[in-house]
Amino acid sequence: MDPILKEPASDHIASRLALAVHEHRLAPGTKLNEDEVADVYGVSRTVVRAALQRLSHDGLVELRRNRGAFVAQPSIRDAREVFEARALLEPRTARSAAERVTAADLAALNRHIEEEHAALAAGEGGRALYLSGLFHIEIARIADQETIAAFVGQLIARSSLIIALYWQRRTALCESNAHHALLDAMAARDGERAEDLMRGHLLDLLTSLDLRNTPAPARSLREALGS
Amino acid sequence: MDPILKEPASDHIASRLALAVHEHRLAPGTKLNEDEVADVYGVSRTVVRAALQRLSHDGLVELRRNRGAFVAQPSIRDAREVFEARALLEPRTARSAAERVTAADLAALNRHIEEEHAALAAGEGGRALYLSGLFHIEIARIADQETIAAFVGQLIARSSLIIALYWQRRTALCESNAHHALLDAMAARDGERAEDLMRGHLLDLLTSLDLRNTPAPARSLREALGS
DNA sequence: CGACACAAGATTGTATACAATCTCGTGTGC
DNA sequence: GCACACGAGATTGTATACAATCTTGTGTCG
Repeated sequence: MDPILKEPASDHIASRLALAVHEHRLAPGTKLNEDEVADVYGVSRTVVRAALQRLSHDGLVELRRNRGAFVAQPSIRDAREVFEARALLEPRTARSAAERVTAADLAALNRHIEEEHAALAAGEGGRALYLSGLFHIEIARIADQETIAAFVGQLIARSSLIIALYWQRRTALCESNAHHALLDAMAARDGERAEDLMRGHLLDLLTSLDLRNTPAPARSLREALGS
Repeated sequence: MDPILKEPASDHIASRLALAVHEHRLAPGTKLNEDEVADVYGVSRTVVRAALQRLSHDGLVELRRNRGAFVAQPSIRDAREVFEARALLEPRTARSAAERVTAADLAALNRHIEEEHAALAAGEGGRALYLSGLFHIEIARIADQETIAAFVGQLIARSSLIIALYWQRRTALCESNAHHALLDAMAARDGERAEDLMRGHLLDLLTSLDLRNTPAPARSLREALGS
């Protein structure tokens, strides 16, 4: 892919796999056979193992000793925990971001939202979801908090899995509006409004999930599909 | 070490190295040669690499392509970011913990504080610091938030490095008192007080650091000492 | 005398081979 | 007919070997 800019190789594969999960091309519970993945990407098991280990640390993959790697299946409890963490981190960070956002940042966020719209319009729901996650990470970056941005990144990744498992289709395109409102608040440098909007946005997301009694979808079937 | 309870091997080494960093036996900037570490623990480079990769993800180790692994040297900026993240996560979590703490939890925390005192009295400052970090993680666990506990764990690890780099010796044993006050608030199920105490505790920690103009300590010298 | 170029040594990145463990189908006994 | 035990196949865990890259010391040129 990038023959000139040498990239860490295992990171490349980790990104590819992560993207597949984000775009819901890899379903939760899918088994990730090392030989298979190695063959697909034309590398050895060594780098695949490194990539899987990294994804495991991000919560995207569950590693079971002598059993292999599976795309994680967050439990209802996990889902609540993830959104609890996001509720602690993101609203305040959105406030900071609004207080120090630059014109260039605003332009970038604007482009981002447009891409999101385009993907949604093109029926690429998976890609739209992925971009929607990136939006949240961008905000943490604008707040100049790389550490928090990294955490938000992990939480977004798990949120993607959670949405794949527990999303109830009722409400369709809540994202775009919420993100647009956030952008407005940031453009006005209104930190307090940005914080409130983010809090509400996360709450909307959480309540749009069906976390009552979902027994994790049949694994074996999904495994069969995945292989 | 544990011949009966089979543990993941690379995790074991990661823990050993992490402990060494926590207890300030491995100084920031120290180079971690793969062959050397492999020889010390009597395993192959394969598991050492896995361990180093994990530690890198936790922010304890910096991995530079074709250069090797070094114990991380958080910058002043990193230090501020870490404490910013802790300020967002820990106070609210302390409140939750206080609201749902059980008698068994309180007893465990009490024992923990006693160990901390004992280590401090025995002149084992490193171990005391390590236990002090564990205390914070325990609180997140009591709040029943494994996800947040994992984040706090990463932040504690980096905090240990930050303290090693930027701690100014003025104030000596602030920890014990602060933790004791927190325990009291939790025993009284006073969530609001626990939250305030934690916020103050973190602020104390941050202000006890000298984050003005420290140019990261000479790396080359430490490398020489480390090898 | 200083600076640059080059080569030998050392270190990391990757692939392959072997060992340990698990899965699952088959067979036997009850 | 059902349950349990066993073994072949498959998969992961670990070690070793080789390739690519960097470091460092030496030598030569300006």
